[in-house]
Amino acid sequence: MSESNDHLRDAFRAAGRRLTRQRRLVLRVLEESDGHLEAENVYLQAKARDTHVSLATVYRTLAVLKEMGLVEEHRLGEEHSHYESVRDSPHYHFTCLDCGRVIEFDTPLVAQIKQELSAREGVRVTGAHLHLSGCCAQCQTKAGGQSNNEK
Amino acid sequence: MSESNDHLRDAFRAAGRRLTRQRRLVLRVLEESDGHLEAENVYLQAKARDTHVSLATVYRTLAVLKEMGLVEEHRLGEEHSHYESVRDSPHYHFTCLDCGRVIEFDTPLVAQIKQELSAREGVRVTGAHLHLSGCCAQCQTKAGGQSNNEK
DNA sequence: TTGTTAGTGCAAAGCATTCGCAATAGGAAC
DNA sequence: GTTCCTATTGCGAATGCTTTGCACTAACAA
Repeated sequence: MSESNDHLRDAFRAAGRRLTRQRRLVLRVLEESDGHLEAENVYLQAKARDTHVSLATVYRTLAVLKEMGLVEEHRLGEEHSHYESVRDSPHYHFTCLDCGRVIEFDTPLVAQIKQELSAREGVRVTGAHLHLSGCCAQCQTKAGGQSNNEK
Repeated sequence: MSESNDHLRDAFRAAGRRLTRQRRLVLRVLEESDGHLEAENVYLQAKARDTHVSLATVYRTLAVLKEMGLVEEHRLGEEHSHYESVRDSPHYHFTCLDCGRVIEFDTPLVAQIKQELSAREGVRVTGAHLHLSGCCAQCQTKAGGQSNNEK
C-alpha cells in the first residue's frame, strides 16, 4: 500500500503535480470499481469515504489523471462521459442498448486495423476507441425474439 | 431532384412523419457537406439558404433523421457531436490530434470483430463505431519528427 | 518549521442540447 | 382547391454536464 503510494507520488512529482488526498481518493474509487463510472458516481463514492471532495475537484482530478495517462475517458452511452483506470491491456466496449450493460473485450484485430491505416495513409495512430452496441444475450432472451432496438 | 424528393417523401410517410422544408434542408446540407458537421454548423449552413430554421429544429431534425437511419452521429473530438448522412458503405474515422483533420476509412476487420464478439458473448451487434486518433502525415512532416501529441 | 504556490470548495458561469407552448404548415380526406 | 387535424416549428427558457473565478487550504521543497 505504501509502495503503490510511492509509485504514485513519483508519477506526480515527475509530472510536476502534487499528490493530494482527493487525487488518491478518486484514483482508488476508479481502481476498485468495475470501471466505466461517470463523474457524478466517482464523486458520490469518493464523498462516501471522505467528505472533503467536491464535484469540481473530481472533474479537475479526472482531467489530470487522464492527462497523466492513468485514466481513460469514454463516451459509451452517447450521453455523458465515463471514466476508468487504465489497466495493463487495451480493451474495447460493447453496450447493450436495452439494459445499458457494458461488456469489455479485447482483440488483436484493432492493432491490425491501426497498422493497415498507418501503411495506407501515412498517419501515426496513438489512440483507438472501438464501441459496439446492440442487444446482450440476456435481453434477447427477455425480449422473446422480438427486436426492440432496431429503430 | 423530384425523384429523390419522392424517395424522401415515401421514407417519411412510411415512418409516419412529415417531410418539411426544414428537414429537406438539413438533409441537403449534410449530403452536400464533407460530412462530420456539428449541429451548430448544420444550423448556420441551413440558415444561409433559408432563414426559416431554428437551432432547436436542427437538433430535432437530426434526431429524427438519425432515428430513421438517414444520418449518423459521431463523437469524434470528445466534445460535441458530429453528424453525417449515411452513405452506401459503413466507414470509420481517424482524427488528427494536431490539425483536427478527419480521415474516413473502411475495413472488413470490424465485421470480423463483430462476428467474433457475437459468437463469444451471445450478443447481437447492431452498431459499430471505431475511432482512431493520432497524427496525420502532414502534421508529422511539419513537426519535424517531434512528437507533440503524446501527452 | 516556513514559504510558495498548486490544489481545493463553493457558487456562478458556459455550452451543447432539450423542452414548453402558442403559432404554423404538411398532407389526407373531401 | 379547400378543410381539418395534428405533427412540426420558432422562440426562449430550462436542463444537465462540465468548467471556471476566487479566496482559502494544504503539499512539499528548503
